[in-house]
Amino acid sequence: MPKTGMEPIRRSQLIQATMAAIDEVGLADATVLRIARHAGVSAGIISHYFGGKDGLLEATMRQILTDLGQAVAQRRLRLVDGSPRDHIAAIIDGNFDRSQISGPAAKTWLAFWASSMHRPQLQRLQHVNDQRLFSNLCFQFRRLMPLSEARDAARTLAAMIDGLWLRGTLSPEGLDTERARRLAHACLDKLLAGHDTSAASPKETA
Amino acid sequence: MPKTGMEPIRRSQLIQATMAAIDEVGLADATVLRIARHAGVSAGIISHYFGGKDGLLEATMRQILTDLGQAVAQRRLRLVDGSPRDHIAAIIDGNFDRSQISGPAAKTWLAFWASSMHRPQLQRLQHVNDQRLFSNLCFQFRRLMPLSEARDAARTLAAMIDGLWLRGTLSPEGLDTERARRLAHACLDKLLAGHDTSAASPKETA
DNA sequence: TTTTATTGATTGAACGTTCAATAAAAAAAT
DNA sequence: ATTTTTTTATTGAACGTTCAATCAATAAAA
Repeated sequence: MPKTGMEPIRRSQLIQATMAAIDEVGLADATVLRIARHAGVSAGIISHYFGGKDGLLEATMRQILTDLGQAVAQRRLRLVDGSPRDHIAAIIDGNFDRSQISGPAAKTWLAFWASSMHRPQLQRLQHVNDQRLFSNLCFQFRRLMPLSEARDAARTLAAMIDGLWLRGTLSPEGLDTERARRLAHACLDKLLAGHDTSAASPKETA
Repeated sequence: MPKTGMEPIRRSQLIQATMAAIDEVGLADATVLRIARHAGVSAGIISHYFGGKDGLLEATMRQILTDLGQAVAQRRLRLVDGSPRDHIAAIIDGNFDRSQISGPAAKTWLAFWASSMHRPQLQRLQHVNDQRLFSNLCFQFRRLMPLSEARDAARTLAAMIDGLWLRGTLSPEGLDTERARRLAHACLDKLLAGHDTSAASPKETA
């Protein structure tokens, strides 16, 4: 089988297999053997491409953060000169793309959140990502209100997004993406009330 | 050492030790040996009092849920005939008492959230608790607005509480309880705007 | 023939559980 | 009051299992 240039293929396969295994049995029972079987390869290959299980887990978290970043960036590219409201709306919608990547990604997020409290490497990744969300939100709010108010608005909306996402993920019924987006946008409307030049967005981005 | 009536003492010690161990090294590395050492007893005693490690973990989650329930109930007892706003404010403050129980409890919450996705027993406990928070909020909002609006308001505030709590816990700086409460109360004000009989609460419960 | 890719049996460490042994306290008997 | 017996509480070594990592062997491609 050994063809040249397998590395990027195997890396991608194993990262996907990791999320699938976490989705199935949780991080605690996601053994290298189970992950390898999901990818259709042997267990030893993980150490070969990632240096060990920890390397694979870190790469998986990186992938998830990258996916989220791209989901947001992609929606904001359409808005070359959009209003602050439009940009914030795009950030909201991008964040709920995590549910398209859905089941496996959701449980993997949650598992990494818990792990990051005790693994400095993961904590660093997680914190950089949080800061990026907050900074982006803050920058847009800042165009409409004083800094201290903008910061509180950003903190509020960031908490709203993560909270809706968390509760949806934990719920046995799963995340209702449409409802979550609707509530987040309603929260945004309330935060912008009185600061907005235009009225509430004429048509939802639904 | 064997005095009679050690059972409740040991159970409580071991539950506390479990949270301390999770705080130190995370759920994945919270072995029975480490937990037992924290409590100053031998490892075998865990199986004796809890039937095994799983039993201890379930008892620990039960304890955390009980503590939260009591923190909320305690604050609401003072309000024999309070306004909906007062009751909701008490629910908010009670939820942020989880930070008084502080570091160990915070990391334990997060660990159990992640675990509950794959352990039916924990998921059941977690879901009952979520439903209780939602129902309590919904009931109070219902006194001021139509049911469908009340439901959305409850969902919004519940997400806000959990989101603030989650982001605070994950943050390297830790949860800023005062700020979290302030933002949650501000969110409540916005949700009640137009539905409230009285104006925003005259003095903060700070 | 050399390089690249992969396997899977092996190894050593770590884990949760068990259980015979132990010892202190309580109860009973003297 | 003292001794003996029973009960309750606890220990820690031993056991079987499971895991991640290693590496010599292998086989396809270059």
